[in-house]
Amino acid sequence: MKRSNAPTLQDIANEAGVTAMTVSVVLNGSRSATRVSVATRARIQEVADRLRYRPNAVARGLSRSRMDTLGVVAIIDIGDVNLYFLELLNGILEECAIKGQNTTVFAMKDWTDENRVLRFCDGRVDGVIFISPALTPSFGASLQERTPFVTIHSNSVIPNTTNLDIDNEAAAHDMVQYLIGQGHRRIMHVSGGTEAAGARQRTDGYKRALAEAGLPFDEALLVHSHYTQIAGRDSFKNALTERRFEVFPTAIFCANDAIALGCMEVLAEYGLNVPEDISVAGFDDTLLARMAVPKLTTVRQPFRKIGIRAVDLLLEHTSPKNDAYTVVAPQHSDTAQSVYIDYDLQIRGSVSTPRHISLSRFK
Amino acid sequence: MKRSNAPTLQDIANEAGVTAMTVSVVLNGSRSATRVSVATRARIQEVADRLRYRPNAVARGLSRSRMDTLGVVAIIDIGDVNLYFLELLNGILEECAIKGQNTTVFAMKDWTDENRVLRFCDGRVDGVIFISPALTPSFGASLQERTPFVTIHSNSVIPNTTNLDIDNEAAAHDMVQYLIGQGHRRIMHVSGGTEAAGARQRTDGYKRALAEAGLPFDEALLVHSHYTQIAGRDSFKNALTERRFEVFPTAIFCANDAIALGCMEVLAEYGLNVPEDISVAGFDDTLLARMAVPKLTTVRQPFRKIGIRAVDLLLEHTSPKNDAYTVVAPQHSDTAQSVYIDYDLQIRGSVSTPRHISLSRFK
DNA sequence: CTGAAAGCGCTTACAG
DNA sequence: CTGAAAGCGCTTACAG
Repeated sequence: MKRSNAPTLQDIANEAGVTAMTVSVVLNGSRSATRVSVATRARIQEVADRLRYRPNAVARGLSRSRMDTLGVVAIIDIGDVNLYFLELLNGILEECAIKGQNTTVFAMKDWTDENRVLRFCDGRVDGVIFISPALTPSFGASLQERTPFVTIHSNSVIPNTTNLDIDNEAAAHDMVQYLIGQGHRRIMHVSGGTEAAGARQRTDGYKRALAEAGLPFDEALLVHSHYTQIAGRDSFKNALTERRFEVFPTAIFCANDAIALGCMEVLAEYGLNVPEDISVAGFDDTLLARMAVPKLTTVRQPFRKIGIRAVDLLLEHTSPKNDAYTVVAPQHSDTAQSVYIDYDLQIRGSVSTPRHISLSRFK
Repeated sequence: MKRSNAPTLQDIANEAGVTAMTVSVVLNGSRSATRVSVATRARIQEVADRLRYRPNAVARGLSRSRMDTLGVVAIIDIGDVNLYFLELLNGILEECAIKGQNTTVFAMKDWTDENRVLRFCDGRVDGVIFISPALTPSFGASLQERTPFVTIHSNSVIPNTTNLDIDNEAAAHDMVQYLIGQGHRRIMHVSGGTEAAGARQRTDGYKRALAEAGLPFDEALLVHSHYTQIAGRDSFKNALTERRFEVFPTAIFCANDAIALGCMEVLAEYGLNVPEDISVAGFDDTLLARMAVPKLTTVRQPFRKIGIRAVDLLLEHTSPKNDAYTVVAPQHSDTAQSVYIDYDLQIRGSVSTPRHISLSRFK
């Protein structure tokens, strides 16, 4: 059943008095069309232009088993503006466009719905980029039989898989070291929780920096939260009211910018000024950090660059020779291969040297 | 050439000792599979599970000429965080997921590359949503022969096409009326330029509100800019330095939130406080408005809802009966049909009653 | 209840 | 230089 008024190869072929194959070679052929005479080529081209022929990507995809499209799978928080996702997506879209790839986005509610994930890997994408996934290693393994993929900020180690990240431990360490260098001795850490791998690593970096400086790790200064402004605000507030500090921290190292903003809300409530009364450092350098008042000292993750690299790496794994399902295992090892992207510290107004704070208002 | 290790209908059929058609009916059939005996069905299901069969979406798409995916085409400003796009996309992704559709995003640099637009409409998407497009009517018409589409915030009128928007003129009018109600008489308008249709409509609304209140329209109080923070900042600053105001405005109505933030930067430079010295109102209610200090009084556009509605409307135009290319013309008229989504004013801290400002610092 | 056949619109060996 | 044929993995009438 011909179901569309869109002209097909066959239509062109009929008009031009050649075979569909010849038209295919001339119009869409990867191999040069030199095998076809100039005259025939011109005639075919003329007909194609007149009929406004456009190859059908689906038919082409079926026969080449390659759709020239990459999938992006991420948790999209309904009701939350996910700047992290947006900035990553920008990089991905940009690079996909350059590489002639389309980009299909799949929104998940959470990572437990493995069937939903599998449904994406149904031939319509040549590979997929998972953003902050929490995939079980066994599921990851079975996924590999279906489609090549790379992960960004993965929360689990999946053998034979490439993960893109920054060195969270080192970055957190550097930031805390910087705070110590500014004279801070009591540094609170509001973490991103104990689930997310990156959050744990940031906490590790915090601890290492303290240890290296000979500062004791004080359990009371570690607050576990989640990567959102609301969670940061609430966790921090609870900590302040429940842990009746003898000596108040002079700085807070937050596991991301959103948490930092949440803490700043609470500090404002208490009438504490940043950074005069207390310093605050974030992590990520999203738009939030630049919008904050004062601007946030933070660890910059180059999201756009990470997105670009993810596309490039995935494209390497995506076989050029018609086999969308064969995973090209990274040469390096038989375990997860983490590719570290460079990060740097953005020193801005939210951190200064410490000063003593009266604790009376918390008693 | 069988190019993949992924099992096909044929593989299942062989193992189960039936025909591929039967498997198709049982596993993927739209018509109920009651035509197949319970025993056969069970056997097929068992084999499919064991082999982890997943239908190939591309093959299915080719034969049904429907990919169950919608395209989103937008300008993605490299280097700019486009909150407007993100919030719209969130709504689109959400609704697509609910309706069982995939979402493919196409990033454009600008709207002049019509060929690039056409390349998206190559059968891989069943319809497309254009975000803030500037398409010529003639191109729009030829596009309709290829694929159903709807537009959001379109900058041109394309016959027989559905456009989603808020009533920009009315919304701007309402906001300016509110400012007047607060006692403002000299209200500056920093517009989004004269190109974008929405920006022109907002300017119209501004003028109407003035006229209705019997206030003169003062050319010196109209500043044309663009929809970005930087443009807003620069345009406003130039206006201040070049137009040596006799009487300074007491309020600024900005064509969007980003412009408002730009203006607030300049005001801060001059040491003017918002809203004590001068009131500022925005438009859109993106994250920017809520992050601003003070929080921005603005017109709220329900972006998520607009995205959802766009998907629903497009799906109506996307024929259920296998004809992805036939455009179902809206019944209503032979011209563009604008669907207006409700808006409302968000009254926050950036607007108060006016007070006299000393102009000495600008002389 | 189940099957044989044609078709979706392309591409890719294989011939000549 | 050009063509006839088979195939990609599904679905959809049409039969029986």
